[in-house]
Amino acid sequence: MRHKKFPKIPEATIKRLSIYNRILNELSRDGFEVVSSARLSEISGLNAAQIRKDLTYFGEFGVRGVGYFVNHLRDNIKKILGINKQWNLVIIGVGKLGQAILSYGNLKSQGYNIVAAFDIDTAKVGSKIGAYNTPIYPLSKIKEIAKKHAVKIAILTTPAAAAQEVLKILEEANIEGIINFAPVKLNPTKNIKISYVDLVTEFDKMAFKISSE
Amino acid sequence: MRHKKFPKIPEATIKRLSIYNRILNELSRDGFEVVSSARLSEISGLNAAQIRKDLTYFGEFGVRGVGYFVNHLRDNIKKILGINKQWNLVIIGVGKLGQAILSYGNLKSQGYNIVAAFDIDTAKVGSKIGAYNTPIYPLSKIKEIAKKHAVKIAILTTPAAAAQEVLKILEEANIEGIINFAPVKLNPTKNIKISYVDLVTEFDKMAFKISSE
DNA sequence: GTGTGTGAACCCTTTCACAGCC
DNA sequence: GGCTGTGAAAGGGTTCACACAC
Repeated sequence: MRHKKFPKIPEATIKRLSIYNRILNELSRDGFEVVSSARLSEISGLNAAQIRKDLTYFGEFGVRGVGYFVNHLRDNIKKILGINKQWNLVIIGVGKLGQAILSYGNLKSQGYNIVAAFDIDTAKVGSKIGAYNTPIYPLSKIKEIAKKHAVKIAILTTPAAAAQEVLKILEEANIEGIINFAPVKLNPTKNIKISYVDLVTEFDKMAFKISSE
Repeated sequence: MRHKKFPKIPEATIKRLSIYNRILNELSRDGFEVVSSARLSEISGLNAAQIRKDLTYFGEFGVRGVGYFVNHLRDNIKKILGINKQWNLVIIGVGKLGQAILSYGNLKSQGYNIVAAFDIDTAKVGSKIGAYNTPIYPLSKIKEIAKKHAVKIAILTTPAAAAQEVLKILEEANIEGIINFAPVKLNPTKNIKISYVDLVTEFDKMAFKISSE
């Protein structure tokens, strides 16, 4: 494994960088050239000191007494996150959730291109789907297509029961990261990064908050 | 505001309770009657001491030398989370993401019923949509329908630009919690709970992890 | 004066290690 | 003997408060 570029950055800081990027895009679009951490705090609801600390993990992007130059900061954050370029992705599982993600404009506009979808349903294979006419292939084609498009990230939207098996196939295709929407813990054998998105969990948290007050 | 039932429980603990509930459902389905924190740790990937500590925030559910009775623990967790009953929800915004959520079986099976959908698109209003034939109404009907079905939680899947305005309507309809999929900070005027689900953020985090190693 | 950068303090969460109970 | 329950320790993340630069 190669050496990490940034040692000991809180996970939460990365999530916030993504939020700063979105806000800076909006500020840039609206013609603002400079922004202070206090203003970013108002917009994001985050603590101003935290914003400054987050940014200084990666360098000194601000000017004392002035603030941050919107485009300059935005460009730097994109570089830090690694989103100053296009990413090619694949998605496994073309159920309702998969279809929604395939048509989700916010991903496309942020440079995430889903170049291929995969499903075991032979009725779906061969057709194109979603707002961007993504072709659907059988699972057996993953390795070939991932290689062809230099795909590093896969989106997993199969039923839970199928997820662990798909993981094996993704490992064979040398995928480096998985965004897993299936509600199961995946047990990788290789060094593959897995992030979990569990919608039911969000609803349960809300149910608790409302019930417990 | 009423007094909180459980003081000072970490957010993360609630999220894990939701995960324990899912795992216990599976164990129960598979015929297991007893489970240890060590076994739960294997299944979930979480630390066994943490599991035990999470549970003891709410009582003593285990038996020393034995473990936890699966059904008993599951039933208690459901009560704690407030999911030992059905929840009626509404969804605002019937785009692709809204449609995916409307057809998402895992919500239904966990007791979350989306009783009505709302959209400004007059072409959609009046029809039924998704795997459970949910009726679509105009936004003006929210207050009436929320009251009729005792709806406390709303799912927000409008474009970002519309979200803040919809918030006002939801506050007027006395909604208590919002699961917000729109990538904007909402500024409530009432005491309403808002949870944010931002998909792009998940992808950015993955891009960072892969880029930075 | 204004707003960033940052060590130190604070706070919260996780993990350890073992006493206590079946 | 085995596994839970839990105080104590460790670890991380957030916030404070102010020195510093424009």
